[in-house]
Amino acid sequence: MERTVPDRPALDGLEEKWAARWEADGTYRFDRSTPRERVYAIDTPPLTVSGSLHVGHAFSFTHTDTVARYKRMRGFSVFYPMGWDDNGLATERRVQNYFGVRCDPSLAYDPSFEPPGSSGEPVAISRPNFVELCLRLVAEDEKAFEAVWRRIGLSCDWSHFYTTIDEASRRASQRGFLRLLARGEAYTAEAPTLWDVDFRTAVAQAELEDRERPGAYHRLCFHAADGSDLLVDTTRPELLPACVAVVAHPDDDRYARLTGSTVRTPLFGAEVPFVTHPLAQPDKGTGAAMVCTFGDTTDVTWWRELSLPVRAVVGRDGRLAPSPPEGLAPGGAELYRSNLAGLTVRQAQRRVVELLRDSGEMQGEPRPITHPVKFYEKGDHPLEIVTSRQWFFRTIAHRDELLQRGAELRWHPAHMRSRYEHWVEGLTGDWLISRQRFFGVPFPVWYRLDTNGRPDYSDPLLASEESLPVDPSTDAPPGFDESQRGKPGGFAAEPDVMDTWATSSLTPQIAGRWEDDPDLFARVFPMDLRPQGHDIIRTWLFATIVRSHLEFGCLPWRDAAISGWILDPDRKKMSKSKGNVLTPMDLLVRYGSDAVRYWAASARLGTDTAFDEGQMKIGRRLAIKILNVSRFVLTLPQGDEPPAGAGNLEPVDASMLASLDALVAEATAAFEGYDHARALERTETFFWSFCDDYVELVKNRAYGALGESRALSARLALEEALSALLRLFAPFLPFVTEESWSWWQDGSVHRAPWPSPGSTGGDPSVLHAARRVLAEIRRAKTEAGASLRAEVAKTTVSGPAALLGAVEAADDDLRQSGAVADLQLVEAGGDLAVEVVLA
RNA sequence: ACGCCCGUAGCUCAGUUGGUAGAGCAGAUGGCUUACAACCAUCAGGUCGGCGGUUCGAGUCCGUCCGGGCGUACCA
Repeated sequence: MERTVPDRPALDGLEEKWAARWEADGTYRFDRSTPRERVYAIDTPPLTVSGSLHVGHAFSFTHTDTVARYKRMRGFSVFYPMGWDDNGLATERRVQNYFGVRCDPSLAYDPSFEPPGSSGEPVAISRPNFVELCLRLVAEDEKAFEAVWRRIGLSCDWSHFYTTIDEASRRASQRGFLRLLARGEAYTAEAPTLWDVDFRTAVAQAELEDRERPGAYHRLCFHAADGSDLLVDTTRPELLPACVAVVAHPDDDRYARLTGSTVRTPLFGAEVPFVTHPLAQPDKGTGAAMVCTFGDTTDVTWWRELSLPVRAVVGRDGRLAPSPPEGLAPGGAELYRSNLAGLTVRQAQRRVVELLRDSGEMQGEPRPITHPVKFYEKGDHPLEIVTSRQWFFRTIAHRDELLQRGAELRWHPAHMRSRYEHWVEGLTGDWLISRQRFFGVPFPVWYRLDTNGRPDYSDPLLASEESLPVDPSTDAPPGFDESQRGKPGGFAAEPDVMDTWATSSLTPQIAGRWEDDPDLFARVFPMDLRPQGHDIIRTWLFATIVRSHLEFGCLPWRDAAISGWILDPDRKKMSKSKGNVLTPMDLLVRYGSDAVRYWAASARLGTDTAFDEGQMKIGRRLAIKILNVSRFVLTLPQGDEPPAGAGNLEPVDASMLASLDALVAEATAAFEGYDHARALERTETFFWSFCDDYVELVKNRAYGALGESRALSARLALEEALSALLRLFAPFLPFVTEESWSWWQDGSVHRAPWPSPGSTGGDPSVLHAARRVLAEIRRAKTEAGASLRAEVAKTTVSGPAALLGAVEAADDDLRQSGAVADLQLVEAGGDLAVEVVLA
């Protein structure tokens, strides 16, 4: 092949040039005729399209890309789709702010609606209008994401692109739901549920987070039947009207006399049973606790296990219900109506405290504390517990099987398995999948309405699999027509949508086109790799295992590669207010994509990593060095002789190639163990030594200073090493390696075979010894303040025979590179010693 | 409270079954050397968080404590 090497190679413009070429050539296209055993399938994380990309995204996706590129060079057909997770609350919230709207499902669709913009009071719009806006905004965001992914050189196959709201995803999600429902693994139930009062939706255990909040113990006086006071500490006095019992530990002698009796609540005068339960802790507060429906999850346990009634007071809007619950004394009910109805929880707490002070039923003042409170991770107010009808997937019944799946999975790094195990062991209930929201995959479910127009939830009407995806709010169920919607004897749609995890848990099924394309699915599922961050082990990873286990009885993938987080240089979260946030695109433009990838790939899996522009500068330097050394190797004067066989290589050249073989073996083993950072680090170390020592050593010979035959050996070795190094670097620095490869090779380096160790029979100790001597010569010159080109009158190397033999094998190269007039070898005991006399 | 990870040079980190502490950056000094001044060479930086133990020998293995991060649980 004709060589075309630019005079002044540079990084500028490589990204645009090669991204376009790869797209045009289909370099990364998945070959779906490949048999399963030659396919390597990756279950890509569909990023939440929230409108802003973070460097952390570029970080973890680069890790995955290095593996994809490695496997491709190993001859696998790599199935590397790309997707966006656009459905769900993140998008809804962004749409509300961006367009100045809010969704009101009771409104009718307005085909001519145009959003008002973000200023002013939000405009209420119909659900179909709202979904349209979601899709519009998501499309804009996705364009920006794709531009970054292309710029950073992700080798995904854009023809296998999906979003979690697209038609195929909705079909897969609804199909998966119907299959689990048919098998009894999905069910609907009315139950106390953790509830976000701002978003007005149920939330799942996986979406909780604890936050330390100020609170206060209030010591309340309940009244026992014998006229004595019973003191109870609570942090939530506003729930007093919801009190259904007082509980103490069965072994707590202080309260033994009360067990089985009733006590009367302060202010509201409800008669509630005094009960015992082992969860009550004698050392907390007074040892007696009030049970409310519902103040926390322990209340739910007590309520269920002690068969207590429900006296709900907090509504779905986070305010106290307009009417008092059953069971209050008449005066108490009136007190509730005139003082508490309609108040927020905070307002109600203040009012109840005032009332308690007035009635003398609070002992002392509230004692401030801070305590952990459960929040929805995206929410601003503490979660309440309200009773509502929800949909669930069964997980508790499968806990042991799910633990077993976690044990089968190969985790990288291995210790991430314990996070999964802790999560599964700590599950407290089945997986809650329904959300009272708008932009999500709807349940393919309707309910019959009885003659009074009331829905029958016990026997839902289901869509057929052939009809999927359906929207029950606009499609009629089988056997009905639209005119019967909402009419007695007709039907009503299930109003909820599925949580986004209920769909994204199917990414292997979605990307593999489960049931839509059985041939493809059989070639890619179960997949090989799940790459993701450690923060979503309890959500995405867990959920995907649940779905695969319940549907197929197997793991969805064999390996999980868990990336760490990106930290600010000062170990803190980056913040926009500090003005130090750089978008990935800024960095890609400033340092070049290969440089940013170098920084990302330098970090091992599972390790949180400091954002470090210094590393990007080093990566940029490495990329430039690759261009320059390529230019050197490829523009050496070409002789006339035909290529000699490997047996004719000079010992120094064979020695270098032997070390290269060891490097190839090491880098390969590192990649096989999902340790991309080690593969990069070893390759980089070898590369710099190759440039600084080997190239300097043989440079003059390669130019022909010792004759054409010996020059040829150097050139062959240099080219072989360059070829291997470009391929070893290709997974990390795809642009600069492709550029250099294109100067002298056909096809893409990313389709070239991964290097395999040759059999040059070289002795690594030759180059090793020569480097030591060369270093001593350099030191002597530097210490004399002389140029490295300065002449050396005499160099004497002394040492044991074996080492001297190695030096002798490189003696002409040492004379040339060191400008040494006289090189003497003297056998002696001990280690190698070098004496240098400058001219 | 329990579990997991981390603590090595000023900074970022290597250190694979125990065998004389490594690299890059930053710093100092010198050099325009026909691939590369966006370059090169040389130098100087460390009681490997503390204490104890096993061993001929511990950054590495065991125990314990301290500091940091995360996870799970608890939430009256």
